[in-house]
Amino acid sequence: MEPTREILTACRFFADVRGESLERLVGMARLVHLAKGELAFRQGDPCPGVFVVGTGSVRLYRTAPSGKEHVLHFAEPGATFAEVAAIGGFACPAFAEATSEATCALLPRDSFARALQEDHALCLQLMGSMASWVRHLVGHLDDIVLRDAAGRLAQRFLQACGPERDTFALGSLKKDLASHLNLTSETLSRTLARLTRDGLIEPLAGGRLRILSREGLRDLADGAS
Amino acid sequence: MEPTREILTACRFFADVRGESLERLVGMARLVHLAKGELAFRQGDPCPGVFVVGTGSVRLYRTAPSGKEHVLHFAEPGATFAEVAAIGGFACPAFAEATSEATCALLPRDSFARALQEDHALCLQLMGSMASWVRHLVGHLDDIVLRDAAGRLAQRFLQACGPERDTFALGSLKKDLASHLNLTSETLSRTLARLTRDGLIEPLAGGRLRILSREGLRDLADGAS
DNA sequence: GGCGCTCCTTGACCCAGGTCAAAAGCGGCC
DNA sequence: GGCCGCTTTTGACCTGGGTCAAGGAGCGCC
Repeated sequence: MEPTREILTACRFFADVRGESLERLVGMARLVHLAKGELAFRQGDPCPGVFVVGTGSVRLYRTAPSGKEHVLHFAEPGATFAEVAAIGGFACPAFAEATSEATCALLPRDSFARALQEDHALCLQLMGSMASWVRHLVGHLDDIVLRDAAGRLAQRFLQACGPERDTFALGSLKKDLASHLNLTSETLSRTLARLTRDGLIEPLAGGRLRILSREGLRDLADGAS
Repeated sequence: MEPTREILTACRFFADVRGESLERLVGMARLVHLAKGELAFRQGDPCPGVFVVGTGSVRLYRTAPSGKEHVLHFAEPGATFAEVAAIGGFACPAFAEATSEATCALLPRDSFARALQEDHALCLQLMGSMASWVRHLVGHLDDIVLRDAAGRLAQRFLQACGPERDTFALGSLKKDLASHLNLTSETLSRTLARLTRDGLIEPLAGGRLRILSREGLRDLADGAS
Protein backbone atom coordinates (compact mmCIF):
# COMPACT_ATOMS: atom_id res chain seq x y z
CA MET A 1 0.00 0.00 0.00
CA GLU A 2 1.23 3.51 -0.62
CA PRO A 3 2.51 4.96 2.59
CA THR A 4 0.19 7.97 2.41
CA ARG A 5 -2.89 5.75 2.16
CA GLU A 6 -1.71 3.81 5.13
CA ILE A 7 -1.21 6.96 7.17
CA LEU A 8 -4.61 8.40 6.24
CA THR A 9 -6.55 5.25 6.98
CA ALA A 10 -4.84 4.95 10.37
CA CYS A 11 -5.93 8.48 11.30
CA ARG A 12 -8.98 8.87 13.52
CA PHE A 13 -9.90 12.07 11.74
CA PHE A 14 -10.39 10.28 8.47
CA ALA A 15 -11.39 6.96 9.96
CA ASP A 16 -14.83 7.05 8.40
CA VAL A 17 -13.79 8.56 5.10
CA ARG A 18 -14.06 5.85 2.48
CA GLY A 19 -14.33 5.27 -1.21
CA GLU A 20 -14.06 8.25 -3.48
CA SER A 21 -13.43 10.74 -0.69
CA LEU A 22 -10.51 8.71 0.55
CA GLU A 23 -9.06 8.32 -2.94
CA ARG A 24 -9.16 12.02 -3.39
CA LEU A 25 -7.24 12.63 -0.18
CA VAL A 26 -4.72 9.94 -1.00
CA GLY A 27 -4.31 11.49 -4.40
CA MET A 28 -3.40 14.92 -3.08
CA ALA A 29 -1.23 13.75 -0.21
CA ARG A 30 2.50 14.27 -0.19
CA LEU A 31 4.82 12.36 2.07
CA VAL A 32 6.91 14.56 4.35
CA HIS A 33 9.89 13.30 6.22
CA LEU A 34 11.23 15.12 9.26
CA ALA A 35 14.57 14.51 10.95
CA LYS A 36 14.68 14.66 14.71
CA GLY A 37 14.64 18.31 15.71
CA GLU A 38 13.50 19.51 12.29
CA LEU A 39 10.68 22.02 12.04
CA ALA A 40 7.68 21.29 9.83
CA PHE A 41 6.82 24.98 10.03
CA ARG A 42 7.33 28.03 12.20
CA GLN A 43 4.87 30.20 14.03
CA GLY A 44 3.62 32.78 11.55
CA ASP A 45 4.43 30.81 8.39
CA PRO A 46 1.64 30.53 5.85
CA CYS A 47 -0.07 27.22 6.51
CA PRO A 48 1.10 24.55 4.07
CA GLY A 49 -1.87 22.28 4.72
CA VAL A 50 -3.03 19.53 7.00
CA PHE A 51 -0.39 17.21 8.44
CA VAL A 52 -1.21 13.68 9.44
CA VAL A 53 1.39 11.94 11.56
CA GLY A 54 2.37 8.46 10.40
CA THR A 55 5.35 7.66 12.58
CA GLY A 56 7.34 9.57 15.15
CA SER A 57 6.00 12.47 17.12
CA VAL A 58 5.71 16.18 16.64
CA ARG A 59 5.70 18.82 19.32
CA LEU A 60 3.55 21.90 18.69
CA TYR A 61 4.62 24.88 20.72
CA ARG A 62 4.19 28.63 20.82
CA THR A 63 6.65 31.19 22.04
CA ALA A 64 6.14 34.54 23.70
CA PRO A 65 8.20 37.61 22.93
CA SER A 66 9.71 37.09 26.37
CA GLY A 67 11.15 33.79 25.17
CA LYS A 68 8.98 31.52 27.27
CA GLU A 69 7.52 28.66 25.30
CA HIS A 70 4.36 26.67 25.77
CA VAL A 71 3.79 23.19 24.41
CA LEU A 72 0.26 23.17 23.02
CA HIS A 73 0.06 19.62 21.89
CA PHE A 74 2.00 16.47 21.12
CA ALA A 75 0.96 14.97 17.80
CA GLU A 76 1.45 11.20 17.86
CA PRO A 77 0.87 8.74 15.01
CA GLY A 78 -2.73 9.00 13.86
CA ALA A 79 -3.11 12.62 14.92
CA THR A 80 -3.34 15.65 12.69
CA PHE A 81 -2.00 19.14 13.13
CA ALA A 82 -2.36 22.52 11.42
CA GLU A 83 -5.84 21.45 10.33
CA VAL A 84 -7.44 24.45 11.95
CA ALA A 85 -5.13 26.92 10.25
CA ALA A 86 -5.67 25.12 6.95
CA ILE A 87 -9.43 25.31 7.26
CA GLY A 88 -9.60 28.81 8.64
CA GLY A 89 -6.96 30.14 6.29
CA PHE A 90 -4.75 31.42 9.11
CA ALA A 91 -1.02 31.53 9.43
CA CYS A 92 0.55 28.71 11.40
CA PRO A 93 -0.21 29.41 15.02
CA ALA A 94 2.77 27.51 16.41
CA PHE A 95 6.09 25.85 15.77
CA ALA A 96 5.98 22.19 14.81
CA GLU A 97 9.11 20.30 15.71
CA ALA A 98 9.73 16.59 15.29
CA THR A 99 10.84 15.21 18.63
CA SER A 100 11.96 12.07 16.90
CA GLU A 101 12.39 11.12 13.27
CA ALA A 102 8.92 11.38 11.80
CA THR A 103 6.92 10.83 8.63
CA CYS A 104 3.72 12.69 7.90
CA ALA A 105 1.23 12.89 5.10
CA LEU A 106 0.66 16.47 4.04
CA LEU A 107 -2.64 17.43 2.44
CA PRO A 108 -1.85 20.71 0.68
CA ARG A 109 -4.05 23.54 1.80
CA ASP A 110 -5.58 24.46 -1.53
CA SER A 111 -6.43 20.95 -2.62
CA PHE A 112 -7.77 20.21 0.80
CA ALA A 113 -9.91 23.33 0.82
CA ARG A 114 -11.29 22.37 -2.59
CA ALA A 115 -12.08 18.88 -1.36
CA LEU A 116 -13.97 20.37 1.57
CA GLN A 117 -15.92 22.64 -0.76
CA GLU A 118 -17.05 19.71 -2.80
CA ASP A 119 -17.27 16.81 -0.41
CA HIS A 120 -20.04 17.11 2.10
CA ALA A 121 -19.26 13.89 3.96
CA LEU A 122 -15.68 14.96 4.51
CA CYS A 123 -16.95 18.27 5.77
CA LEU A 124 -19.19 16.63 8.34
CA GLN A 125 -16.38 14.36 9.49
CA LEU A 126 -14.11 17.24 10.05
CA MET A 127 -16.72 19.24 11.84
CA GLY A 128 -17.00 16.52 14.44
CA SER A 129 -13.26 16.25 14.80
CA MET A 130 -12.93 19.94 15.24
CA ALA A 131 -15.62 19.95 17.91
CA SER A 132 -13.65 17.32 19.79
CA TRP A 133 -10.54 19.38 19.50
CA VAL A 134 -12.32 22.40 20.95
CA ARG A 135 -13.56 20.30 23.80
CA HIS A 136 -10.07 19.07 24.43
CA LEU A 137 -8.68 22.60 24.39
CA VAL A 138 -11.27 23.86 26.81
CA GLY A 139 -10.49 20.94 29.08
CA HIS A 140 -6.83 21.74 28.94
CA LEU A 141 -7.50 25.39 29.58
CA ASP A 142 -9.25 24.73 32.77
CA ASP A 143 -6.80 22.12 33.88
CA ILE A 144 -4.39 24.99 33.86
CA VAL A 145 -6.73 27.52 35.37
CA LEU A 146 -8.56 25.46 37.94
CA ARG A 147 -6.04 22.93 39.22
CA ASP A 148 -2.77 23.21 41.09
CA ALA A 149 0.41 21.43 40.03
CA ALA A 150 -0.43 18.10 41.66
CA GLY A 151 -3.98 18.24 40.37
CA ARG A 152 -2.84 18.85 36.82
CA LEU A 153 -0.47 15.91 36.96
CA ALA A 154 -3.05 13.65 38.51
CA GLN A 155 -5.58 14.60 35.87
CA ARG A 156 -3.06 14.02 33.14
CA PHE A 157 -2.19 10.57 34.45
CA LEU A 158 -5.78 9.50 34.75
CA GLN A 159 -6.48 10.57 31.19
CA ALA A 160 -3.27 9.15 29.81
CA CYS A 161 -3.94 5.64 30.92
CA GLY A 162 -7.68 5.49 30.46
CA PRO A 163 -10.14 3.55 32.58
CA GLU A 164 -8.66 0.15 31.81
CA ARG A 165 -4.93 -0.15 32.06
CA ASP A 166 -2.94 1.04 35.02
CA THR A 167 0.44 1.69 33.42
CA PHE A 168 1.39 4.13 30.70
CA ALA A 169 4.35 5.93 29.16
CA LEU A 170 5.06 9.63 29.52
CA GLY A 171 5.72 9.79 25.81
CA SER A 172 7.81 12.95 25.91
CA LEU A 173 10.63 14.65 27.66
CA LYS A 174 9.65 15.69 31.13
CA LYS A 175 10.46 19.28 30.42
CA ASP A 176 8.03 19.23 27.51
CA LEU A 177 5.34 17.66 29.61
CA ALA A 178 6.05 20.31 32.20
CA SER A 179 5.70 23.06 29.64
CA HIS A 180 2.45 21.56 28.39
CA LEU A 181 1.07 21.68 31.91
CA ASN A 182 2.44 25.17 32.46
CA LEU A 183 4.95 24.05 35.04
CA THR A 184 8.72 24.15 35.19
CA SER A 185 10.56 20.87 34.96
CA GLU A 186 11.77 21.40 38.52
CA THR A 187 8.24 21.58 39.84
CA LEU A 188 7.25 18.58 37.77
CA SER A 189 10.12 16.61 39.19
CA ARG A 190 9.28 17.56 42.74
CA THR A 191 5.59 16.84 42.32
CA LEU A 192 6.33 13.48 40.77
CA ALA A 193 8.56 12.67 43.72
CA ARG A 194 5.79 13.64 46.09
CA LEU A 195 3.17 11.48 44.37
CA THR A 196 5.60 8.58 44.47
CA ARG A 197 6.39 9.15 48.15
CA ASP A 198 2.67 9.24 48.90
CA GLY A 199 2.21 5.89 47.20
CA LEU A 200 -0.09 7.10 44.41
CA ILE A 201 2.17 6.15 41.52
CA GLU A 202 5.20 3.99 40.93
CA PRO A 203 7.93 4.75 38.41
CA LEU A 204 8.79 1.85 36.12
CA ALA A 205 11.63 1.28 33.72
CA GLY A 206 11.60 3.04 30.35
CA GLY A 207 9.82 6.17 31.44
CA ARG A 208 6.63 4.31 32.25
CA LEU A 209 4.48 4.81 35.31
CA ARG A 210 2.05 2.61 37.19
CA ILE A 211 -0.94 4.07 38.94
CA LEU A 212 -1.31 2.65 42.42
CA SER A 213 -4.29 4.65 43.60
CA ARG A 214 -6.85 6.02 41.16
CA GLU A 215 -8.75 7.20 44.21
CA GLY A 216 -5.88 9.28 45.44
CA LEU A 217 -5.21 10.79 42.06
CA ARG A 218 -8.84 11.64 41.60
CA ASP A 219 -8.87 13.42 44.94
CA LEU A 220 -5.87 15.46 43.90
CA ALA A 221 -7.41 16.31 40.55
CA ASP A 222 -10.57 17.37 42.35
CA GLY A 223 -8.67 19.83 44.42
CA ALA A 224 -8.05 18.09 47.71
CA SER A 225 -4.55 19.17 48.61
CA MET B 1 -39.59 40.98 11.04
CA GLU B 2 -39.82 38.01 13.35
CA PRO B 3 -37.42 38.52 16.19
CA THR B 4 -35.60 35.26 15.49
CA ARG B 5 -34.87 36.25 11.90
CA GLU B 6 -33.54 39.52 13.11
CA ILE B 7 -31.25 37.81 15.60
CA LEU B 8 -29.95 35.29 13.10
CA THR B 9 -29.20 37.82 10.39
CA ALA B 10 -27.33 39.98 12.89
CA CYS B 11 -25.09 37.07 13.85
CA ARG B 12 -21.63 36.87 12.32
CA PHE B 13 -21.79 33.10 12.28
CA PHE B 14 -24.73 33.10 9.95
CA ALA B 15 -23.88 36.35 8.22
CA ASP B 16 -23.41 34.69 4.85
CA VAL B 17 -26.28 32.24 5.18
CA ARG B 18 -29.03 33.35 2.85
CA GLY B 19 -32.11 32.19 1.05
CA GLU B 20 -33.32 28.70 1.74
CA SER B 21 -30.67 27.94 4.34
CA LEU B 22 -31.65 31.00 6.30
CA GLU B 23 -35.36 30.20 6.05
CA ARG B 24 -34.70 26.79 7.44
CA LEU B 25 -32.84 28.17 10.44
CA VAL B 26 -35.48 30.81 11.06
CA GLY B 27 -38.07 28.06 10.86
CA MET B 28 -36.53 25.95 13.55
CA ALA B 29 -35.54 28.78 15.88
CA ARG B 30 -37.26 29.31 19.20
CA LEU B 31 -37.04 32.54 21.10
CA VAL B 32 -35.61 32.18 24.59
CA HIS B 33 -35.87 34.86 27.19
CA LEU B 34 -33.56 34.97 30.17
CA ALA B 35 -33.98 37.10 33.25
CA LYS B 36 -30.89 38.61 34.76
CA GLY B 37 -29.06 35.89 36.67
CA GLU B 38 -31.02 33.09 35.01
CA LEU B 39 -29.16 30.06 33.68
CA ALA B 40 -29.70 28.94 30.09
CA PHE B 41 -28.13 25.63 31.05
CA ARG B 42 -25.82 24.09 33.58
CA GLN B 43 -22.50 22.35 33.12
CA GLY B 44 -23.23 18.71 32.33
CA ASP B 45 -26.76 19.25 31.01
CA PRO B 46 -27.55 17.67 27.67
CA CYS B 47 -27.03 20.36 25.07
CA PRO B 48 -30.33 21.93 24.01
CA GLY B 49 -28.90 23.37 20.81
CA VAL B 50 -27.18 26.43 19.47
CA PHE B 51 -27.91 29.74 21.17
CA VAL B 52 -27.60 33.01 19.33
CA VAL B 53 -27.59 36.11 21.50
CA GLY B 54 -29.94 38.84 20.37
CA THR B 55 -29.83 41.27 23.28
CA GLY B 56 -28.20 41.25 26.68
CA SER B 57 -25.14 39.28 27.53
CA VAL B 58 -24.41 35.78 28.72
CA ARG B 59 -21.51 34.66 30.83
CA LEU B 60 -20.16 31.17 30.14
CA TYR B 61 -18.24 29.75 33.05
CA ARG B 62 -16.96 26.45 34.33
CA THR B 63 -16.52 25.39 37.91
CA ALA B 64 -14.00 23.08 39.53
CA PRO B 65 -14.89 20.61 42.26
CA SER B 66 -12.91 22.92 44.54
CA GLY B 67 -15.48 25.64 43.88
CA LYS B 68 -13.25 27.94 41.87
CA GLU B 69 -14.89 29.19 38.73
CA HIS B 70 -13.46 30.31 35.44
CA VAL B 71 -15.21 32.57 32.96
CA LEU B 72 -14.59 31.10 29.53
CA HIS B 73 -16.37 33.61 27.45
CA PHE B 74 -18.80 36.49 27.40
CA ALA B 75 -21.41 36.08 24.71
CA GLU B 76 -22.59 39.48 23.50
CA PRO B 77 -25.31 40.23 20.93
CA GLY B 78 -24.42 38.55 17.64
CA ALA B 79 -22.39 35.79 19.27
CA THR B 80 -23.33 32.14 19.58
CA PHE B 81 -22.72 29.69 22.37
CA ALA B 82 -23.07 25.94 22.91
CA GLU B 83 -22.53 25.47 19.18
CA VAL B 84 -19.60 23.17 19.73
CA ALA B 85 -21.49 20.92 22.09
CA ALA B 86 -24.43 20.89 19.69
CA ILE B 87 -22.27 19.87 16.77
CA GLY B 88 -20.11 17.41 18.64
CA GLY B 89 -23.01 15.93 20.55
CA PHE B 90 -21.46 16.64 23.94
CA ALA B 91 -23.00 17.67 27.19
CA CYS B 92 -22.89 21.36 27.98
CA PRO B 93 -19.34 22.12 28.96
CA ALA B 94 -20.17 25.14 31.10
CA PHE B 95 -22.81 27.16 32.89
CA ALA B 96 -24.50 29.88 30.87
CA GLU B 97 -25.81 32.73 32.97
CA ALA B 98 -27.43 35.90 31.73
CA THR B 99 -25.58 38.83 33.27
CA SER B 100 -28.38 41.07 32.20
CA GLU B 101 -31.84 40.47 30.84
CA ALA B 102 -31.26 38.66 27.56
CA THR B 103 -33.06 37.25 24.55
CA CYS B 104 -31.59 34.49 22.43
CA ALA B 105 -32.62 32.45 19.45
CA LEU B 106 -32.27 28.75 20.14
CA LEU B 107 -31.70 26.37 17.25
CA PRO B 108 -32.68 23.00 18.69
CA ARG B 109 -29.90 20.45 18.49
CA ASP B 110 -31.64 17.82 16.43
CA SER B 111 -33.07 20.14 13.82
CA PHE B 112 -29.77 21.91 13.61
CA ALA B 113 -27.85 18.67 13.19
CA ARG B 114 -30.24 17.65 10.43
CA ALA B 115 -29.74 20.97 8.70
CA LEU B 116 -26.01 20.47 8.83
CA GLN B 117 -26.35 17.01 7.36
CA GLU B 118 -28.25 18.36 4.43
CA ASP B 119 -26.92 21.81 3.86
CA HIS B 120 -23.38 21.93 2.64
CA ALA B 121 -23.08 25.71 2.55
CA LEU B 122 -24.14 25.95 6.16
CA CYS B 123 -21.59 23.32 6.99
CA LEU B 124 -18.78 25.26 5.37
CA GLN B 125 -19.83 28.44 7.12
CA LEU B 126 -19.72 26.80 10.45
CA MET B 127 -16.41 25.18 9.78
CA GLY B 128 -14.84 28.56 9.31
CA SER B 129 -16.48 29.94 12.42
CA MET B 130 -15.29 27.04 14.45
CA ALA B 131 -11.74 27.48 13.19
CA SER B 132 -11.87 31.08 14.36
CA TRP B 133 -13.13 29.99 17.69
CA VAL B 134 -10.24 27.56 18.07
CA ARG B 135 -7.81 30.28 17.17
CA HIS B 136 -9.34 32.52 19.75
CA LEU B 137 -9.15 29.82 22.40
CA VAL B 138 -5.52 29.11 21.69
CA GLY B 139 -4.78 32.81 21.90
CA HIS B 140 -6.53 33.01 25.21
CA LEU B 141 -4.71 29.95 26.47
CA ASP B 142 -1.39 31.46 25.89
CA ASP B 143 -2.36 34.82 27.21
CA ILE B 144 -2.84 32.96 30.42
CA VAL B 145 0.24 30.81 30.11
CA LEU B 146 2.75 33.21 28.65
CA ARG B 147 1.88 36.58 30.16
CA ASP B 148 1.86 37.97 33.67
CA ALA B 149 -1.05 39.88 35.16
CA ALA B 150 -0.14 43.24 33.65
CA GLY B 151 0.62 41.65 30.29
CA ARG B 152 -2.74 39.92 30.19
CA LEU B 153 -4.55 43.13 30.95
CA ALA B 154 -2.55 45.09 28.42
CA GLN B 155 -3.24 42.50 25.75
CA ARG B 156 -6.91 42.52 26.59
CA PHE B 157 -7.13 46.28 26.34
CA LEU B 158 -5.34 46.41 23.03
CA GLN B 159 -7.67 43.80 21.60
CA ALA B 160 -10.78 45.27 23.14
CA CYS B 161 -10.44 48.62 21.48
CA GLY B 162 -8.95 47.56 18.17
CA PRO B 163 -6.48 49.53 16.09
CA GLU B 164 -8.74 52.53 15.60
CA ARG B 165 -10.49 53.83 18.64
CA ASP B 166 -8.72 54.58 21.89
CA THR B 167 -11.55 54.23 24.37
CA PHE B 168 -13.66 51.21 25.17
CA ALA B 169 -15.97 49.74 27.80
CA LEU B 170 -15.08 46.88 30.09
CA GLY B 171 -18.41 45.30 29.30
CA SER B 172 -18.60 43.15 32.40
CA LEU B 173 -18.16 43.16 36.11
CA LYS B 174 -14.53 43.50 37.04
CA LYS B 175 -14.60 40.30 38.99
CA ASP B 176 -15.78 38.44 35.89
CA LEU B 177 -13.10 40.00 33.76
CA ALA B 178 -10.63 39.01 36.44
CA SER B 179 -11.86 35.44 36.39
CA HIS B 180 -11.67 35.35 32.62
CA LEU B 181 -8.02 36.40 32.80
CA ASN B 182 -7.36 33.96 35.63
CA LEU B 183 -6.79 36.69 38.17
CA THR B 184 -8.53 37.65 41.37
CA SER B 185 -10.48 40.86 41.44
CA GLU B 186 -7.99 42.20 43.98
CA THR B 187 -5.09 41.72 41.61
CA LEU B 188 -7.07 43.19 38.74
CA SER B 189 -7.83 46.23 40.81
CA ARG B 190 -4.20 46.69 41.84
CA THR B 191 -2.91 46.20 38.32
CA LEU B 192 -5.42 48.65 36.93
CA ALA B 193 -4.30 51.16 39.53
CA ARG B 194 -0.71 50.61 38.52
CA LEU B 195 -1.37 51.09 34.80
CA THR B 196 -3.23 54.27 35.62
CA ARG B 197 -0.44 55.52 37.87
CA ASP B 198 2.08 54.80 35.11
CA GLY B 199 0.04 56.87 32.68
CA LEU B 200 -0.82 54.06 30.27
CA ILE B 201 -4.57 54.24 30.68
CA GLU B 202 -7.12 56.64 32.01
CA PRO B 203 -10.38 55.62 33.67
CA LEU B 204 -13.46 57.40 32.31
CA ALA B 205 -17.00 57.61 33.54
CA GLY B 206 -19.32 54.67 33.03
CA GLY B 207 -16.73 51.93 33.26
CA ARG B 208 -14.95 53.07 30.14
CA LEU B 209 -11.22 53.37 29.71
CA ARG B 210 -9.02 55.45 27.46
CA ILE B 211 -5.69 54.14 26.26
CA LEU B 212 -2.98 56.75 26.63
CA SER B 213 -0.02 54.74 25.46
CA ARG B 214 -0.40 51.85 23.02
CA GLU B 215 3.37 51.63 23.09
CA GLY B 216 3.51 51.08 26.80
CA LEU B 217 0.73 48.51 26.75
CA ARG B 218 2.38 46.65 23.92
CA ASP B 219 5.60 46.51 25.90
CA LEU B 220 3.79 45.06 28.86
CA ALA B 221 1.98 42.53 26.71
CA ASP B 222 5.32 41.55 25.22
CA GLY B 223 6.71 40.79 28.59
CA ALA B 224 8.66 43.86 29.59
CA SER B 225 7.91 44.22 33.27
C1' DG C 1 -32.70 61.00 52.91
C1' DG C 2 -31.28 56.62 54.85
C1' DC C 3 -30.68 51.70 54.39
C1' DG C 4 -28.96 47.62 52.43
C1' DC C 5 -27.26 45.61 48.79
C1' DT C 6 -23.26 44.26 45.85
C1' DC C 7 -19.04 45.62 43.85
C1' DC C 8 -14.62 47.63 44.19
C1' DT C 9 -10.33 49.10 46.47
C1' DT C 10 -6.59 48.91 49.71
C1' DG C 11 -3.55 46.90 53.13
C1' DA C 12 -1.00 43.15 55.47
C1' DC C 13 0.44 38.70 55.11
C1' DC C 14 1.46 34.16 53.00
C1' DC C 15 2.54 30.40 49.94
C1' DA C 16 2.79 27.66 45.53
C1' DG C 17 5.64 27.56 42.33
C1' DG C 18 9.43 29.97 39.83
C1' DT C 19 14.54 30.87 39.68
C1' DC C 20 19.27 29.93 40.18
C1' DA C 21 22.87 26.80 40.95
C1' DA C 22 24.93 22.49 41.57
C1' DA C 23 25.04 17.61 41.25
C1' DA C 24 23.66 13.35 39.50
C1' DG C 25 21.91 10.15 35.73
C1' DC C 26 22.16 8.49 31.01
C1' DG C 27 22.93 7.50 26.46
C1' DG C 28 25.60 7.90 22.23
C1' DC C 29 29.88 7.80 20.13
C1' DC C 30 34.75 7.63 19.38
C1' DG D 1 35.75 2.15 28.62
C1' DG D 2 35.60 7.18 28.99
C1' DC D 3 34.13 11.55 27.51
C1' DC D 4 30.40 14.90 26.27
C1' DG D 5 26.07 16.80 25.99
C1' DC D 6 21.76 16.37 27.41
C1' DT D 7 17.99 15.73 30.82
C1' DT D 8 16.58 15.19 35.50
C1' DT D 9 16.86 15.80 40.36
C1' DT D 10 17.67 18.31 44.56
C1' DG D 11 18.48 22.28 47.44
C1' DA D 12 18.06 27.17 48.90
C1' DC D 13 15.90 31.20 48.11
C1' DC D 14 12.56 34.61 46.12
C1' DT D 15 8.39 36.66 44.36
C1' DG D 16 3.84 37.31 41.91
C1' DG D 17 -0.21 36.97 42.97
C1' DG D 18 -3.58 34.72 46.14
C1' DT D 19 -6.02 35.17 50.70
C1' DC D 20 -8.14 37.44 54.38
C1' DA D 21 -10.10 41.40 56.26
C1' DA D 22 -11.64 46.08 56.47
C1' DG D 23 -13.33 50.07 54.48
C1' DG D 24 -15.40 52.90 50.62
C1' DA D 25 -18.53 53.68 46.72
C1' DG D 26 -22.34 53.35 43.84
C1' DC D 27 -27.20 52.55 43.50
C1' DG D 28 -31.90 50.83 43.85
C1' DC D 29 -35.65 51.04 47.02
C1' DC D 30 -38.47 52.26 50.81
